[in-house]
Amino acid sequence: MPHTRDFGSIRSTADFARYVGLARTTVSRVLNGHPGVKRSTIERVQRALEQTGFTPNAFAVGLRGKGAAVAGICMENLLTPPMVAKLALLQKRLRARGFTCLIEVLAAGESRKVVQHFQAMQASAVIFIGHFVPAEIAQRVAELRRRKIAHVLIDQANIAGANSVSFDRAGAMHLVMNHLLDLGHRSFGLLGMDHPEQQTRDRLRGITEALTARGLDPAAHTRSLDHLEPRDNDFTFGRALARAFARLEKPPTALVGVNDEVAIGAMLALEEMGMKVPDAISVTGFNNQDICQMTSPNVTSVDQQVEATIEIALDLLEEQLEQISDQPVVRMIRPTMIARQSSGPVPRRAT
Amino acid sequence: MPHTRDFGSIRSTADFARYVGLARTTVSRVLNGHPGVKRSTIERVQRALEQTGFTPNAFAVGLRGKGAAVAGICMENLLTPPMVAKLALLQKRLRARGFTCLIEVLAAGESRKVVQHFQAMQASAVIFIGHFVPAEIAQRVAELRRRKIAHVLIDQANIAGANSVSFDRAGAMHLVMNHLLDLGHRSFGLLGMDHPEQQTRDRLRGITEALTARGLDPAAHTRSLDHLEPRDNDFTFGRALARAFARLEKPPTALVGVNDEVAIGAMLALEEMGMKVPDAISVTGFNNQDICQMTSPNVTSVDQQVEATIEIALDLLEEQLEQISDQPVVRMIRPTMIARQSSGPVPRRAT
DNA sequence: CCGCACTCCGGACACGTGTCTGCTTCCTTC
DNA sequence: GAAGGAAGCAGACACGTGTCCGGAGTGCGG
Repeated sequence: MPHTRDFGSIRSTADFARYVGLARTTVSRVLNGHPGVKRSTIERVQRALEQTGFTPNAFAVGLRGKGAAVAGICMENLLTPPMVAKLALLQKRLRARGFTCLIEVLAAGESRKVVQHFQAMQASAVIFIGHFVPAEIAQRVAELRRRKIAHVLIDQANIAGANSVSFDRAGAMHLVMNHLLDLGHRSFGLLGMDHPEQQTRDRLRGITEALTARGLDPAAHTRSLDHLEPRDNDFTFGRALARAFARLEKPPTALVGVNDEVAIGAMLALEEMGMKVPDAISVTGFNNQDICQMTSPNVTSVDQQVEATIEIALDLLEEQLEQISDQPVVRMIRPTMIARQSSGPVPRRAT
Repeated sequence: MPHTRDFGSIRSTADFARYVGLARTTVSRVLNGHPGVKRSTIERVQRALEQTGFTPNAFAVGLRGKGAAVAGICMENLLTPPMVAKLALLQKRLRARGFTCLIEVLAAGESRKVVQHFQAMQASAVIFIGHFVPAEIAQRVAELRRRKIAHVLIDQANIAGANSVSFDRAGAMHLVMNHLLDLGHRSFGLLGMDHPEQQTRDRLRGITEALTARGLDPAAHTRSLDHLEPRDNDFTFGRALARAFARLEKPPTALVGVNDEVAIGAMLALEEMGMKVPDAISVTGFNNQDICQMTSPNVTSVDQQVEATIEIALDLLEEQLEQISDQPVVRMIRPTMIARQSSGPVPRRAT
């Protein structure tokens, strides 16, 4: 009895076949669903499979070339909810399509090693989620192209030769600015928009475009105090910026946040200083995270459309798996704005 | 020139060796750092390695038994920040120790398939993070023991035979209750504590223990309205519960939340109804997520000690990798409470 | 010129699997 | 009892790698 429970010694189909009392080839036929095996034999194998929990060595199967398809996922980080949501959804969908996912969180400079690891695991697709060092990522893309491995960049456009699907951040800021302009606002404080990262610059471009489209000079109607405050935690950063804006002689009537965290930090600071949102001043966020609904007032924000993004990324991958194209494919996701309580009409007293 | 760039045809060390102009065995020596190779030859190989980006097939290496160690991580979900934080930290630490991590998010009933996959990948350790169906997880643990694969359960104790490290939720509620009792509170509304999951029952046990330790009858001093409201989104759930409590003839003076979301939902509902927190009523959360600091007033909560948890889990794994023990190891993490603005002295008018 | 150390080559094996082929065994059917 | 088909067996090969081994080539010192 104790000995029959020691299944640790079964380390190969040969061992397992011995245990069942069949030839290795016959067991292999059953495992791979080949015809020409008696029903009773199939059941015998399956029973033994159930008892021992034996599983063929994935390395040997993969070596033979018949293994499960592998996809590598590179993450910038796991710090923000939208980031995690994209990962979770992507992994779920890929698994449904028979992919095994390798997930790695990268620091700058590690991409080469990680992609080589994916390559060693015979990955047929590599997905990058988030923003990486452009020169580095461009090189990875070039390498993947040379090796004819499918790739998609999520949330990072403007990489030469890369297939990408990314959110139209400039267009999103058009929506936010038009919303605020329609409410009568003309002076805007920008929270965290002064950052060299491409994703932020896209937002800033959207802001200036929206203003000039209405004949307003961005320089005259916007103001940024980012350089005056340290940015370690976005929440406290927004808090400090809002304080600084409120202390100005002529504070802006609307604060436009680069993300939800700075917006919420700003709202709290304003409330502490006795300035009602949105009666005295409006605030907008970006990303439409769950917290936007958990504050009082809740936060006007922009939805990233995670599901649509992932679906399109999967389409791109599928196309490449069929036939790889030299022409990079770039897709943009159309943004949606959710107007909530934190944005309201411009107060009377202001211009 | 175009031909020299087609490195896609190099699919094995043999191909690569041909490209460099060396024997396969010599290249292999270089790749594995063996002695007896001239410095100039080593450099030649490394240059070619740089150019082509060639990497040995991980399946073949793994088949030979010399591959990187593999660890499988089973996640309950990726929905809450503490959950993601644990995953991120664990993966980072494991990678530093030379492990390749396989990460899977499980639905109920999938554990068998996933663990078999890990086994097929020759995983030497499997980590479960979160709460799973007890009977199912117990069976997985038993199987892993039989196969002499190391395992650790994070956040789920009380599984027979399992090694686990989990947060002392009962002890955490002692801290919260003593904090509120010291502030003079005697009537408590429980938010979301009426749930069959073990993690929640532990919390509830802590509450009743803390009360009886002070000679108070839990039945007389606590009240739950969970059964009256649907629970889909914790935030709106907390909101609805707080409304219901506030409408009672004698509302409790403190609301004790099962997590931060319900606490924050409750706080917003109270504010909407004109009840100041904590002047009119106190509210506490659980998990100490970042949002706790992003609300006004910010939220008294309990810290899960993610880092300590992960470090201990790694210790447990390391012990098992050296020598596997029949005796299950169970570790508890001592909780810490962070008192913030949402909890204050009991109002005068109340008993 | 010989011997020796140092490099490198080419061949061989093992790892565990899927699959092909030829062969044996057994059962069914007439 | 013979024919024939179905089922299973045994052997072989390939996949790509790490490693061991004997042998060949080169350069150096004596």
